Amino acid sequence: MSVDVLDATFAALADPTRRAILARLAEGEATVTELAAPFAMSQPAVSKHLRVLEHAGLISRGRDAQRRPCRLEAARLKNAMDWLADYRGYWEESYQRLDDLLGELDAGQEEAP
Amino acid sequence: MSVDVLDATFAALADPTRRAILARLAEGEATVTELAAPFAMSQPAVSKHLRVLEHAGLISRGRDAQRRPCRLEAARLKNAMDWLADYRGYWEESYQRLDDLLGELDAGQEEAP
DNA sequence: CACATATAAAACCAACTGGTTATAGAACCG
DNA sequence: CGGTTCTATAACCAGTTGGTTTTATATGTG
Repeated sequence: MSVDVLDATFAALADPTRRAILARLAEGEATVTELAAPFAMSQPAVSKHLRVLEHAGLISRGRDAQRRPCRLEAARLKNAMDWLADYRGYWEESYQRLDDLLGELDAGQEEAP
Repeated sequence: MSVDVLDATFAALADPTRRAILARLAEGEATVTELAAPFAMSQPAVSKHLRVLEHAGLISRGRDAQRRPCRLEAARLKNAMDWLADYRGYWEESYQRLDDLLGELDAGQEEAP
């Protein structure tokens, strides 16, 4: 996986407005005005966010008269997830260490009551 | 999960230097100079990256004389992964559509050879 | 104590980000 | 055609980012 793709993906996900847009698009296609409605910001601001998402390959856009319907493109999310999955062992290990500690405390109580 | 935590996590992951630092720390604790060695940048630059990672809760730092050993803190990576996992269905759906298509082609061959 | 090593902090800079307002372009409606 | 709707572009601004060099701080060593 190209470094720049992950860069763009994670950078795009680092903004709550953009994550909210993706969440909305998970429910189906939406136009720019539909996407902009929930936010207390101007339409051009939302268009900029959409451009970031499109550049990151997280959305694609069609054409329906004046409207440019956006749709979620989830493949890049999988790339990000795959990167994170390499670290799964490290947070599971934390639980394991906690388990071990609790196990030791338990054993201690049995041995020296 | 607080919005700002995900913001900081994804923003921290959006830089290749920082992802490389995390990858190095996955192999065990390391000092600042050890972490800085592979990179063609100054020590203060690496210290800044470490500050970003620490602020995002992705690393923690101990004290060993003049050294400040860094260790991976993977819990926040799990948070990011959990967010992404909500979209798993959307990229699997793409495979599903491909499967369906291949299935139809197959069925077509059987019905009309 | 003087010096070396490890790290952080400060000051600076260019580039980028996330927002704004105003304007332009494209497609429909009457 | 003229007006309305939807979206994009441009110009601007303040704040952040990622890097630099220089300097300071903290700790171990001879």
